[in-house]
Amino acid sequence: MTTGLKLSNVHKAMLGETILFSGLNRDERNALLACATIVRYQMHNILFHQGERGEYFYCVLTGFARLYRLGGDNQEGDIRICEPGDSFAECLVTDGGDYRYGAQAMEHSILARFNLEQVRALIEHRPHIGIAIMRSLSQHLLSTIDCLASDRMQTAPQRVATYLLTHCKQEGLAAKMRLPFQKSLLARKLGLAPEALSRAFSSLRAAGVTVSGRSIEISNLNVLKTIPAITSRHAP
Amino acid sequence: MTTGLKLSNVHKAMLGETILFSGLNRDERNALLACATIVRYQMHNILFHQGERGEYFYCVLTGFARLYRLGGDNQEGDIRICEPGDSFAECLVTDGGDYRYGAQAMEHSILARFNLEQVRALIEHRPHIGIAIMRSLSQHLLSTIDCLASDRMQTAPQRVATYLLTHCKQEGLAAKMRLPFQKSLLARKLGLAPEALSRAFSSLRAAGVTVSGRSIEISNLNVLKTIPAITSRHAP
DNA sequence: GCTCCCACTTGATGCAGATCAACTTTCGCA
DNA sequence: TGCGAAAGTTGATCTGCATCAAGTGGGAGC
Repeated sequence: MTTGLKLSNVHKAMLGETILFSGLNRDERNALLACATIVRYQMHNILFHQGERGEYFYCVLTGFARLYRLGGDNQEGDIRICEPGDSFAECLVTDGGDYRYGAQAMEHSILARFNLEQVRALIEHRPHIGIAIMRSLSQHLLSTIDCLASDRMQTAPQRVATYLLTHCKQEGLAAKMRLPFQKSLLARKLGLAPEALSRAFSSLRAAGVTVSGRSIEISNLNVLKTIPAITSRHAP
Repeated sequence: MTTGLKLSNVHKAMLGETILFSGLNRDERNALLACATIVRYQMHNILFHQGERGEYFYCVLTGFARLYRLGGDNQEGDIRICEPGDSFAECLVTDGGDYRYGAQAMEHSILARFNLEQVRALIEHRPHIGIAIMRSLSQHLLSTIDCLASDRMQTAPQRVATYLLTHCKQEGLAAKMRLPFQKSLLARKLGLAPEALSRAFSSLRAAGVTVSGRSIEISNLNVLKTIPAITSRHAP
């Protein structure tokens, strides 16, 4: 890990595009940027451990960060895969406390790291910065709810179909996309074993989904939209 | 449903105990209370539907509210069971939009209902009220993460054991508790079918858990704490 | 172009929990 | 107190996914 570098203008520009900085004026942005430094991690480096004292929250600029919970048996359960633009651990801004999950870089990654204490002081008199963080928290809550709901209601092929539908580039009736990361990471994101993801992809072949490495082609989006019905329990 | 009543002093006192109102001074509390009215619902009444335009967020005073997502097949997946003191749908404060889940009263329930627009206007110049909502959002995010992690890592008996350990009243090595609601609602909360909850309870009998209606007795808390290990995949 | 390694795939098996069905208990209410 | 409906339990079966194990393929490096 490379620690505590100053933000370049490129980094500032990248942060400007994130949800966290949306709705802030120039002055507010600068105030929030002043709480941040840049850190870099190699593949598989740990950013922080679950239970550690929380000192920073993070925003991914490049690469990916995996958030995970520890269970008994030394098992780990993935909570979320953070992509460029995503922030995490802002939930500690209000009350501090320990990190409630671990975070690990899943590629060579560059992140902005915000000092919790400083941000906490900032929002005392800067309502818009607080609102920006609320917006970010709200979205994480909603996407975690999405995740929970799909875990509880959808089968593996349904979850994969949903992922494809929400991430592919449409081209008429067809579509294509390139996975931004390894399939094993997608499997973690969807709460599946890698084998289950592989089987889900092969079951989607019948729905016109062609997979080759990270490249995926979908012959007919409408067919893919029916997967939830086809695979569902009470199919005709 | 009974709609739009003024808050009595009792209601105000109850709200004062909630996380939402923690850390607010008298003036801020009154400002937030001014956005609220009291509503009552009968068992099984719908508070709002998923997809409906969001107009209010809620705080449970008495009774229980069930939040759920719609899936294909007319199935519903439970997201969260809200108890007295819990608030929900505050995630719409920042940006508005539609309710992302449905809400239903699971008993005769009394709730405070906050006008989103009014609260949105309030936090523009009242950082502490914004921070109070952030605190509430942070806690919901963390508890939803708990839920997701336990869905992904724990078996039914493990989840029940965890619920008991976090809700019982300790009495030396033993403990007891009374379920605040029907078992079928607990099953929903834990993401289980009612039958699975029933079987989980009977498997916990071996660990000294005695269930009689809503009354539960635990003969030895330390034994219950080992359930996660006993039931785990790689048991000896 | 060849090879090694790692990601991925495929097959076989086992288990947790959903579902369906039948039965028992509890509780609301007259 | 007793009735009826709802809630909960128990058993049998089925399904989806994890796990283990053995292959296959493709990209980085020589």
